[in-house]
Amino acid sequence: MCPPMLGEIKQQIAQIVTREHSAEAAGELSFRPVPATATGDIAIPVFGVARKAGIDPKTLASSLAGHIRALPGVAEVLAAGPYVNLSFDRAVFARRFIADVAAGEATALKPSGSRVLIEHTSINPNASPHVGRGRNAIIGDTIARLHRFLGHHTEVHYYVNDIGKQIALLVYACRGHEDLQFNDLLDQYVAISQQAKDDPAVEQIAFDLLNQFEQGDAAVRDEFRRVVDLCVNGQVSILGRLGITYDIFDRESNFLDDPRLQPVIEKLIDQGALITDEHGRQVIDLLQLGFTREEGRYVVLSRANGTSMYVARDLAYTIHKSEISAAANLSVLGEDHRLYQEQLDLILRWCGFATPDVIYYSFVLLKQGKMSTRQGNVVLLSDFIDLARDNAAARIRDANPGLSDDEIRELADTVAAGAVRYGILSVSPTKNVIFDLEESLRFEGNTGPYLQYSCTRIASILAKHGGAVPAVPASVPELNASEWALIMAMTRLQDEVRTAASSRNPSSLCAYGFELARAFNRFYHDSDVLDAPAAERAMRLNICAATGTVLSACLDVLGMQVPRRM
RNA sequence: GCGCGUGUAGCUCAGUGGAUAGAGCACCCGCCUCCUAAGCGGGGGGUCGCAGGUUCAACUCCUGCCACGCGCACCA
Repeated sequence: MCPPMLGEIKQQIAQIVTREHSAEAAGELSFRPVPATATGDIAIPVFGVARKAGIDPKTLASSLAGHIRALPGVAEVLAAGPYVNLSFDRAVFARRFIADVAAGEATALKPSGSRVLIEHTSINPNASPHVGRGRNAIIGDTIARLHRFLGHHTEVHYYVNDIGKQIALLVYACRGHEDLQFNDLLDQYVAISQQAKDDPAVEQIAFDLLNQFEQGDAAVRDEFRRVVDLCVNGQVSILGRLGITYDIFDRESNFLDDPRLQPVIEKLIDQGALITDEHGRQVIDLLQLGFTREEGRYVVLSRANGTSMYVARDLAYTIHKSEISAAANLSVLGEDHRLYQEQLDLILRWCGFATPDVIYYSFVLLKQGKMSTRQGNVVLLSDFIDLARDNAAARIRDANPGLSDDEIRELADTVAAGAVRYGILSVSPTKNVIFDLEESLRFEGNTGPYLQYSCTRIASILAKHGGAVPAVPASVPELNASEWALIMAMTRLQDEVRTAASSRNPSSLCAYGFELARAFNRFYHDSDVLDAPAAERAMRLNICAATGTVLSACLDVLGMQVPRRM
């Protein structure tokens, strides 16, 4: 739940409602921030409770306020119409919260024992990824981090599409270029795709290669493997610059002729849903499984030439994932996969298998329109990171004249990664985004570097202080508005992570991180730390240390690192 | 055509049925002899795509329309 102090008070309020009304009424309790027009630290709208209790909301609010007033740690309670607004005893609350943070109670949760499986990225191994592909990886990696924060054992899978027509074409294109580097592959891929479009003979070569692969030709398999590995290693190393990592790489070719597909095929045949058409293709007719539309009714399992389609392997792979997953089975897919996934889900559910919960994300568009690899109007993720790094390096050099080039480069990498991740994460996945390079390279205001900058300010104060942070004074000095607002902001981290995880949308956590950093910067502006009188100085050093802990935990969940200096 | 997604300030975006819809950027005005100005404070700027409906209460839920995006059998 929330940090202990806050959690205890909420729990006691729930007990009061249960005692005075019913457990059912207590279930309607909710807590929200108090709007700027009212005073207090937490607001309780009582509409739901009042409905269950059969009492007028205003009457309920004032009676509830009377009971809450007696709770320890609560300083003031006001019934404002149908709302109850309460204020905490700041000194008691602050002392307790700071102790909780130091004990690790306000940041990452203890192991839950649940297991979470998430598949993300899974880009075709054909070229350097553009920023749209990066969106998948960044969202997936962050959702994995959200679950790890919540204490779940989280396993990240990357499905490597190492077989298929596109890959066969690329393998063919790479023949005779044994010294090919990762960065050359994009050009090769674009060229061969065009050739295959113009010349059926080229396409036929790809199909022949596929056939040989599926028949188990060892030399062909080695050839595919070399090209695919070159690709995947290149892609993963670019994604690694953003702190993205994977636990397991599942190769699509391992799911060729998977025996687990047999029962599915048999069930489909029994249902009359699997037909072999006049061209010799194996086609599933989803209408036989309850599908209601004409569009997307048919799913082709294998080509007339006998080679299997992606969906055949994917059915087996999805069955595999459902067998090894426990509490949650997640996957991140582009919105163009929506119908495809609906088809897959229908088939598998009809056969009694669990299907993954999918997080869809929309495409990244350019001002000029869609990104298209073939037309060359793409922004490559690696180029984008490079620009962000150069931008950051220039500013770090200005602000820190004594640093070596190596140090600057390392710091700039951290800031660039933070800027890129935050820029993508702060927008809801379902939203189409228009990528504006200039806008994305901005480091002021609501951006990743703003959050990182706040951390370096904290680190700088603690470094100048030197040594251990003193104990919280026996008599806590009165807290000013920005000190208190900062402490209240800090208490929200765990709830914010939980919300982001359950909605599968990290953007709200970005907003929280920004609010927390802003609360710190207001505190920083309003209150001297090192030059303050002893008691205030001790208190503020503790507030700084706690903010450092909470804010960096938040950044960690977002996959951002804290630079030592900026 | 059918299905799914998205329309909130000039621009980019938050907003989980509840109090007067919020940020950032841009624009205007202030603040560095002071712990990092990638900062802080203030100002102007909104028929929440349009029209109905449900509700004590709708940006939020429902219906219709419009605009944009994505998809609709041998790509993955």
